[in-house]
Amino acid sequence: MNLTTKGKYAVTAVLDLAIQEQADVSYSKISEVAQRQSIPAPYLEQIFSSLRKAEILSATRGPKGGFKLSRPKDKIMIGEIINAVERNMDATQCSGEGICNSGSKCIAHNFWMDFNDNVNEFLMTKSLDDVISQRRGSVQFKNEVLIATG
Amino acid sequence: MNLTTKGKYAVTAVLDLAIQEQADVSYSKISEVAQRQSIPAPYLEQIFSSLRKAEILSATRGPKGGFKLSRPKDKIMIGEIINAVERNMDATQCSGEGICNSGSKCIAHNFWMDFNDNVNEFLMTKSLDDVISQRRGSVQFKNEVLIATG
DNA sequence: ATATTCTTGACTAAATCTATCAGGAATATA
DNA sequence: TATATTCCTGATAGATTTAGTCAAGAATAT
Repeated sequence: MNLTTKGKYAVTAVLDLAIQEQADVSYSKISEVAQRQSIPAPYLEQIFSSLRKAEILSATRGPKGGFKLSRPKDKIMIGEIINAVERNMDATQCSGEGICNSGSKCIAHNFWMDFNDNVNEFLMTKSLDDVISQRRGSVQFKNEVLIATG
Repeated sequence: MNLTTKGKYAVTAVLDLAIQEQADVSYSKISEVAQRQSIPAPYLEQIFSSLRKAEILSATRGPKGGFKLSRPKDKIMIGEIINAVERNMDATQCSGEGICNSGSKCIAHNFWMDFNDNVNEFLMTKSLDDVISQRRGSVQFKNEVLIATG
């Protein structure tokens, strides 16, 4: 599993756009977002390019141009953002193919599948809106944990 | 966050030892485990060395020597194994220090802390015994998914 | 003694990450 | 139309990390 600077920058930058939207700013320039969030601008260019292709952001060129969210902020999930820019969020050795030990499933295969489910569940149920409104998953998930282990 | 081949090999190899223990084999040689689980033996040497230092495994040298679990298999958690061999399982950019944007918390900081909590909770509540007995998190977590998305 | 097995540390090739850079295309405005 | 602005694309490159090898040594059973 991979969660690198690229994916983290992506989440931060899209959250920035969501906050701008809340303040009635429609388009933000790469350079502005980069400066506000301490992200190298040319790197953010690459990242926004992927996010636009994934239809998470939309862009217009020229003066007054820039990027904005392509959907309402409660309809964009953190997991989508990460999937758009990260290479591999799968925890199995075999990319889920079940060939991790001489063509068959290794003894940890099902465990990693469960782990994948857990991570994806977490990331795919947290919207931009949830994160910036502090209505995060923590409470909900901590209760679940208590029930499961207690 | 980092979850590499090394950590996955570690989990697989320790599960192998747990299964051997169930079959009343006390010590297993590195070469045996390596062959059964398709892990490069010299690499596994490194990995077992870390696991012994973390007091997850114990070892004896010489003929009939090898490695075994240092505790009952329901007292060894998958998360311990991973922490013993992986460099960094923290998802924040700042290793939790809260200095991810010009010395302060970035807007995604708390989210990544929640993510850490979720992952650690998952990994620290699954024992070797849970995994090999198929009493895994799957059912529990898959139900949660249905409720959350359905 | 001897064979066996772990122990330690150094080393390396390949892959990946983290950017940078340059030139081009589209757009707003005067 | 001219110009400045901003995104768009692809190439490139240094640093870091990963994944794995290797060799020499120490402990132990027989």
